[in-house]
Amino acid sequence: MLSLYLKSKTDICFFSMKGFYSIIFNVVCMKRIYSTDVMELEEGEKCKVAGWLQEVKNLGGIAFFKVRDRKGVFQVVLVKKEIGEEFSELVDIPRESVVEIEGKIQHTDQTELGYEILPTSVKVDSTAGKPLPLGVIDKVDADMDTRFDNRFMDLRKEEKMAIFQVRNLLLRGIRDFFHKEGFIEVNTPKIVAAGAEGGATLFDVDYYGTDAYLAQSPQLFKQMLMGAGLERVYEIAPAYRAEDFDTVRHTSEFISLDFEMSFIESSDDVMDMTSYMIEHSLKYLLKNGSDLLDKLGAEVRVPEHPIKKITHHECIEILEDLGKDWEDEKKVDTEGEKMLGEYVEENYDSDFFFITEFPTHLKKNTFYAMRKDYDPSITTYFDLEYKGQELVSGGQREHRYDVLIAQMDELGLDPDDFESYIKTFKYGMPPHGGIGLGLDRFVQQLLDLENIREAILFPRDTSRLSP
RNA sequence: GCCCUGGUAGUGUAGUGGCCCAUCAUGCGGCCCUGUCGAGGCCGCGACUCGGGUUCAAAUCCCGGCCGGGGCGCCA
Repeated sequence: MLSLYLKSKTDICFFSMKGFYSIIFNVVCMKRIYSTDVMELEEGEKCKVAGWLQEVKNLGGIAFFKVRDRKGVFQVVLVKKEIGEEFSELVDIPRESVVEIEGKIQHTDQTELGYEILPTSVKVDSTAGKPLPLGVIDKVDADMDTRFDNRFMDLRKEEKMAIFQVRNLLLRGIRDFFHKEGFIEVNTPKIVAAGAEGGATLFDVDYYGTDAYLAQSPQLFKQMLMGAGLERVYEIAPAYRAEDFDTVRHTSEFISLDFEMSFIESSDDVMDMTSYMIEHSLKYLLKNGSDLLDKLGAEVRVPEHPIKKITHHECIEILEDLGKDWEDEKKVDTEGEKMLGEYVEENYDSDFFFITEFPTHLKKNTFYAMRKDYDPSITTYFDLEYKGQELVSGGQREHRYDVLIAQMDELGLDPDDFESYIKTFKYGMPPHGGIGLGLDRFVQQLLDLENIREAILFPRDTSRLSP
């Protein structure tokens, strides 16, 4: 009753119900659907699905394919006495090969999904080699290094792919927020002549024979756009830091989410905007990605507005009360951040808090930071902490030309090296401020990932340049 | 940059001087099995990061290289 055909030379297996299919012309008469849509079909309905052959379970007279596409896994049933001699060839297809399968839907309580596909044709698009460099569903773990050496294979795992689906939704929520708030998305150069901060963390670039660098931050460009009158801008783009860090929260290339806004009254306006942005993007994620968050076992808590603000000075006092010792200067260090994160969680039931009024000497490289008029030893700068880790830095910028030049002098910076930037401040600059947020860190903390590299498709660090 | 720590089959591991031509799992190969869901049964395959040293004897101890993991400073 079944007639079977095989084009073995072209690596294509093809068999069909008599009269149903044209082998000679290889007619494809059905549109592919996703695994998750198959269950909507009627008993006996024809469908075409495609994906990676995750697993072959051969029981002798009957075999099962587990085929994965980007939405899930479906099962294909192969009955030997119906398929005939091609059976042995089909069950021999290496796992992780890409296959296209046409067949009929069959509802059954004999499988967990409640439905399966009886194939009328199986086509192998691409045969996977053996052994796999990394198992997709193997019952053994793999080291991070092995996984990132084979990232394409690693990302086939449902729980790894889900991280980037969450990241996508988070980004959409962020863009949705900025759109509603009247910000425009901009792009600034990543090859630059000077850095916004110290020179030690700059990557060198040979720019047609001239020394250039990869941008550490879009900071100076954002400010120039304030001078241009765009008033509200944001950018989501890579930033580069050539620091010799080897931690779970640093990479050499990261995605920086920056916004800048004009006509603010104080840094409180910037903190409010940051706070609303976090709130909106997390709500957007919860609304559209709850299934993904469940899959990842992540519980997302949206902060109540306004997010708690604690001055740097108060942080020191709290840490002293908690019994912290400092060897040198009293400031919020990595240990202090973690302690404060727990303190805020316990006392204010929040994952987020601002550290405000950073002392000027702790922001010494930040020549563009505005200081408090009543006490120049304190800046308007703040950090936003998320689960005990720094996520955001920002504040009000110094928009007064004379003051800005004086602050550059203090640091020994030559304004002539920043000519095109400085010029902006001479011809009408509104009061303004903004932030930089580490997007990869946001995803890391959101999903409680142990290492920031998990939140990046192809991470760059001190030792990894490939893939 | 400083400190700690690791490198054993394709993958993940056990093994602190002789009991190791190296354990277990997974994978791969072969055979059996018509309802698997981490299928099961039987058989097989496959590894000590590199170089030097100590020792009668080194996966194991020492030195160096290469490659990882973590912490700190710093930072997003």
